[in-house]
Amino acid sequence: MNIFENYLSKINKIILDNKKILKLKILENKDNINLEVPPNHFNYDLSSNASLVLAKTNNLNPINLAEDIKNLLIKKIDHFENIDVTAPGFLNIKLSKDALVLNINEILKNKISYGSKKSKKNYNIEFVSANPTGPMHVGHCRGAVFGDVLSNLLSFHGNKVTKEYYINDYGNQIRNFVESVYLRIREIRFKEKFIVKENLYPGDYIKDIAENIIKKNKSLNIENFENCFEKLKKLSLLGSMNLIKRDLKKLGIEHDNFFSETELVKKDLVNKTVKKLQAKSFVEEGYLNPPKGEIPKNWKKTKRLIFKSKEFGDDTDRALQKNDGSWTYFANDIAYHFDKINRNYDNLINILGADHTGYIKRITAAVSALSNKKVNLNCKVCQLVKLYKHGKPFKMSKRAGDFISVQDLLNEVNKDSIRFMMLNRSNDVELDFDFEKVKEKTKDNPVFYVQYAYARINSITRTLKINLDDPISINTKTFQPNEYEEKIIRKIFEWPKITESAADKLEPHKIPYYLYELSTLFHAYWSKGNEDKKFRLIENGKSRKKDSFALIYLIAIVIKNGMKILGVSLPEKM
RNA sequence: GCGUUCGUAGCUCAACUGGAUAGAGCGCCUGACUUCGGAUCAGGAGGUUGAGGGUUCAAAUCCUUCCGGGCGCACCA
Repeated sequence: MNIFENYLSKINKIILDNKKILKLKILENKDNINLEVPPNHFNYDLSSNASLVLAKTNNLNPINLAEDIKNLLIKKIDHFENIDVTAPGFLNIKLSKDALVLNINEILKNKISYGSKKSKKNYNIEFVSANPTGPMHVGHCRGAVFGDVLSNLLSFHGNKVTKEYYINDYGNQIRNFVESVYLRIREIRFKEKFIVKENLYPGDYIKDIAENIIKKNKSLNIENFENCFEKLKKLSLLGSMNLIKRDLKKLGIEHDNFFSETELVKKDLVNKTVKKLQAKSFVEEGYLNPPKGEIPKNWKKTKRLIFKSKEFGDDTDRALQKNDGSWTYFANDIAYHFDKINRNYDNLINILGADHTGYIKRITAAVSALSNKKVNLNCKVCQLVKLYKHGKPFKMSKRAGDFISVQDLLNEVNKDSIRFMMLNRSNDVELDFDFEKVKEKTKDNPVFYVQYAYARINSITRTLKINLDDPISINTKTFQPNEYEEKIIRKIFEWPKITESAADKLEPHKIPYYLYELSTLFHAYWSKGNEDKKFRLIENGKSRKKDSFALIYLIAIVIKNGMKILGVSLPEKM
């Protein structure tokens, strides 16, 4: 249930049914009519731009038209107690007490499903997909949380969501990784010195993986790298994926499906996919021009298969084959996405790091080509996370081996804070993450602030010896909200709008923002009680006003729903 | 050079994707509470939304030209 949608459809119908009376001829742009939350300083529940949208195209005065619409609405919708027309032609609506009570009781009944809509789409969301050459670092963390919460959000609305991880366990960098493990094993077994070369991974975790392999595979023959490569690759990847899965688990993230690039190659999916593209003549044999600007060192102009991604909005066509005729990373990735398409998802979502921005056009082009533009691939980019501690920035660099890992982070900060803070910014903006701030138990720390609101509510229920699961409702006869409660009610009504737009626009950051604002209203109300007994919720160990308690109950419901989507815990006592 | 993204209060960011007087937090100033209804609350100062031009009843938001920052620009992954 969304009261805005609810009443908007009623308003629309009334306007349509009475277009002659309203002297409306042109209604083409009526979809632009909306029903919104009025700005704070207006004391109304709903606000509509209906007159502004229709006046211009019908050559009418917006104020007069608004007055006409107002009269109709007042007559036809008994939930509207009062409507005022405000310049330049907004309709500001106040709901009747009956309407408030009805809507509130509906929420009290729905509880955990409040804010969700019945959507039935099938989503695949690929996220993290960190290279399996080592543990996760902080940079991965943001995309990981983002993807996970987005999944929660889409599931909350009733969609089916597959959380997927693409393992890039193929190609040169894996070779380098395996070689690094190999050399570490030799170091341990034969006391050979590990010499850091350009492409090798120097990190200590490689030693751990090596040691683990030795422990569990005593008979492994490591005389010759090429001979034991396949076996060692398998073992090394197991080691690094375990590290990654361990980190993910600690962050509260679990994927439904891990898709291996090596498997994809083994199953010959790339050939099949390229053939499919060839059949549609989106592939040609030819030469590519060197990129403009700086020309890469090893540039060679040779004949190869090329995907005509330009036809789908990319800046240039893209190579499917390398110099030696083997497939490029891109070719494999196309095959992977073709596999996703064949698994019949309505929507594909990829969560990428900022360094992959340039990749978006070509992969969406490929998905369009392979699905006849039927399947929509939506790529969301998470910008960098900048770590701070006492105002001093941390450097991260995976190659140097001195990166800040998720594990390091988790040693200092709990999962709840990480999850909340990673989303407390829009994804396309850089994020400053201050180690110290998120540990504070003050208003500076939004995680704490929201949790604390919930804990306070629970201190009431403890005193009253009631349970937040108990059924509760309010009554028109007694219901008399004070100014604080009015604000709270309006905020609560906004919740479905937030979850809906967060899901539609794939912007989960709206949720922490909203929860913070809701908590602010609660804390203000609570503090008023300290100042003025009239505003206290409890008197002599009993509920002072049942209806007031019901409103606090509403806050608990919404905070609970929101934090569940965020995957952040809610202690009842702090 | 090309692509992409961002530019909003001293700082970090929101703004229901075109709505009304652009909102929060931090910091600053003033006040309340004086400890489990605790870790807060109330108020104040602070803005030509990077600059110019355009579209619109209405622009931070759309178009355009600049300026500035990030990321990317392979046959790597």
